[in-house]
Amino acid sequence: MVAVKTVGRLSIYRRILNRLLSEGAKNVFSHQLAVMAGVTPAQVRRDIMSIGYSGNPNRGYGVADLIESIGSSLDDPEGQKAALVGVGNLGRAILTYFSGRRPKLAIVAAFDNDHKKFDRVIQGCRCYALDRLEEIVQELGIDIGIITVPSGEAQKVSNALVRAGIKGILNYAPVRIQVPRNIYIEDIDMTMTLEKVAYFARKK
Amino acid sequence: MVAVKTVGRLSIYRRILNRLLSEGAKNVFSHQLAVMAGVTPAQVRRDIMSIGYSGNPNRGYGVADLIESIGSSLDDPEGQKAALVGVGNLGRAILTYFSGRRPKLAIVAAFDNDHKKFDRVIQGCRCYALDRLEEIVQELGIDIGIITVPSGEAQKVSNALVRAGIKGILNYAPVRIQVPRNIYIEDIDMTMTLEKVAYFARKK
DNA sequence: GCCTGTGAAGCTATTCACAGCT
DNA sequence: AGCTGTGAATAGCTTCACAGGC
Repeated sequence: MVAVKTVGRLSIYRRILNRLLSEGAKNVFSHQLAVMAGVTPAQVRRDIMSIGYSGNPNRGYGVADLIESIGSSLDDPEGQKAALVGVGNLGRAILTYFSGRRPKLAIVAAFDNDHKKFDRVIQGCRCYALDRLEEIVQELGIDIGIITVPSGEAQKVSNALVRAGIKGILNYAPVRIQVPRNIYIEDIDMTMTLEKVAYFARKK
Repeated sequence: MVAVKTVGRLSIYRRILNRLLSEGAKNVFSHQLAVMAGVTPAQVRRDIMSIGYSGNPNRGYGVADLIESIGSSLDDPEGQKAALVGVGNLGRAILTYFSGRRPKLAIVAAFDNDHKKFDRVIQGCRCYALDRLEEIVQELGIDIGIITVPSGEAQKVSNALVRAGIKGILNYAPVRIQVPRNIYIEDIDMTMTLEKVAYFARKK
């Protein structure tokens, strides 16, 4: 199993590589990827090593092959499905950002408790009533939940997701959610991050 | 100067403490804060130590005092101002999330190049034409920029922010931006994070 | 000559574990 | 008895530096 931080960087490399591919690049050196990803060349080589891919000392890494190789490490060959809970501005932003971006990973259902949103299709993703969450998550075989509801509802939504059998949660609500240890959870705390930037903008 | 990760956690502790304060709590132990923040008690104590605050072995930490102490480490006494560039769904979500949350840190201007948005006030924040960015950032004394424009425009926007004298950038566009070394930059890469969750949802 | 792959070194961050206090 | 504060130990992550290959 690849380390958490390495997975993050591999995802970034892949995005860069896809752009390079579309620009017609055949090969790339670790120092070039490093600049584009904002890391050191040694870091790039280590990360690529960790998925067992090998470059060529003369030509660097094959762009297409490396994309392929990252895919076979990161992606589920069957594809994975995510559900988004909370169709506010942030939820819609995520649906827009993400729609059709990655073939092996799609947000296939959205949930909200505002009945004006029910059955509407936003960015190719249908919106359901929140109380149908467990039913639909199981029916569609979804295993990732994205929480974009207000803080006060986050734990309740998380519990429902876990009951429905989800395995990973991406939480945008600014509270720590308690989940069983076998669930992977990642928090994106936008307020905290802005405060961090403010602090270092001052101190640097 | 406090370490990057510590600043992040202090911001989280503060949010928890504010909630505790509003619930009438007077004191709190490191192990209680630890559970609520999702870290270890030793971590909490180290972080608090790093800002020079001291608790009491009998009563733990004073809630109000600790909030005060975190504030005097993290906040600029004069207050700091931020500008948001790109008033799409994500931009609006951030304005909503953040409006009036922290007295010492406010988003005071938004920029977009859609003229239908000019002069509209969104969550108490006025929207200006993108080409007035440098002028207004300087006029208002803004020193933090939040980038929520599409990838293709992010570097250009970042350059304008830097020219205008900004000191820190929070970047939501999924590209690494090149900035001078004296600018602090933090990236929030939502696609990358979702891919991380997807990976560990599978592997755990 | 300039690259990759990688053992070893170096750093940073976290946790242990316990003295000291109340 | 149960907490905080903290030196020391540990774990995790990144970079160095160089052998080996083209």
